[in-house]
Amino acid sequence: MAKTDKRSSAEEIFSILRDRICLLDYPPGTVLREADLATEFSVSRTPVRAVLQKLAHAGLIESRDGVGTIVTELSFSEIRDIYRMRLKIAELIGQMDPLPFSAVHREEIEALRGRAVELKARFRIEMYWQINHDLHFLISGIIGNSALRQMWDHFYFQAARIWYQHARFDPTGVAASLVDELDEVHRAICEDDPVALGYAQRNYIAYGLSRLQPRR
Amino acid sequence: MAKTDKRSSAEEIFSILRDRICLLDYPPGTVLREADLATEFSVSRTPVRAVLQKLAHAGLIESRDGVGTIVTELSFSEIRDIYRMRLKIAELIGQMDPLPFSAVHREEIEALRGRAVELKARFRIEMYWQINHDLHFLISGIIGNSALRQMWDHFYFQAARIWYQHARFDPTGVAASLVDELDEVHRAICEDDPVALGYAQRNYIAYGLSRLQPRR
DNA sequence: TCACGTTAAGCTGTGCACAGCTGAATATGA
DNA sequence: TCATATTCAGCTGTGCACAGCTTAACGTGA
Repeated sequence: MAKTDKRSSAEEIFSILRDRICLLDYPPGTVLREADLATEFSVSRTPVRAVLQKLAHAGLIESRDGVGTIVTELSFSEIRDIYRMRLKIAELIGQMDPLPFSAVHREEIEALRGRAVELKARFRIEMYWQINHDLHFLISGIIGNSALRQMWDHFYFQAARIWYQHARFDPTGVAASLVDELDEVHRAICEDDPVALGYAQRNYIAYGLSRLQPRR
Repeated sequence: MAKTDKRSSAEEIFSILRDRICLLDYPPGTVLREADLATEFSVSRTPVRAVLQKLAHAGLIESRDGVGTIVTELSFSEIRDIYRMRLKIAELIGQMDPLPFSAVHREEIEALRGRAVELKARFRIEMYWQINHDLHFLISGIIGNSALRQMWDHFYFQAARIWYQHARFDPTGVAASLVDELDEVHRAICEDDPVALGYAQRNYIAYGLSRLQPRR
């Protein structure tokens, strides 16, 4: 949290804070102080507040007057609800006017697979995050229905924290699963079968759901 | 837009502005001036800005630096995308752990039906809005999956403007359709069949979709 | 007359000081 | 010792002045 002299734009600050929450640098319950964040990013509290309101809308934080701004603590039933919705949304990806695949898509998946194999050899949580991130936005870019794409992005960031928690317990397992997932996505793209792509996503979300356990 | 002396809370201001956009008091393209709104609600620009940011997240307005805050102009393809998503979401209402019906639900629907019949005799756009509003939140309260409910609410407010535009062209048609819809909802509740409730909603959204025409 | 550079008005974005709320530590009485 | 009242530190919410951006009107020269 070193103070950087360079001013950051609102969009940059948003991405940084969002990633910190998703990567559990700010675990649920963490209190974020607007003044501290303002100092860190060399801006006043005003733009920081705007970013925090955006994060609140994304369901990642919650502001309470006189208390502080707190990273959301999701209950087990809320997490399960989010996962079940993601299952349904994934099924729609291939059905709701998907955009055509291109050679670029195939090449990018192959590149991601290379990185995932590397991850299997030496696991780094940041790299796992980055590959998942790139894969997500690649698929997001294929979704033709703008409303569906909006939802797909929304719930991705809500769910991200959950499986990162799991990734810390079983890094080799999630790395291997990621390679498998990329292989299935690759096949769907080679076969030019967007429905298969959506169902592949559905399945890997289901695997994540099956690993969920009520905590505490 | 008379200036009221009483200070309004942020939540009140949000509801009021949201309703004005949905009811087309602020048609798409309208420029909202933060200073004017601040005067109207007897607050400073700061809380007004917070509300406008929330509306921007809801997809109803768009702020552009140096220009103004403009009510969103949805393209035909965006409208169609939203409707198609609502179709799919409606189908899920009865499938994703709906909450049990109660006698209160049935009575409220019967009350709404009475108001809808009254509306058929004398159409008032505000009354049409209020009945739809009440019906929406009644159904929203039956949705057991919190993520699904969140989406149902989100797209309801995005789509509202569209059919209000249509309601101005065919008031008697939409009033009659509303009574029919309430009858179907009533039957689903009497039969204790949440799946039927979801499909009834799906169908009436589909009727709305079929009436959509590319404009201009 | 027209093209283009300049200017000015008006908007949102930002910084900062202060009001108001909350929760916990502290003081006070029995 | 304990229950209760009170104070206070620290947070978010609000108000306001100013910076920075955008656009349209205006002026100027060819």
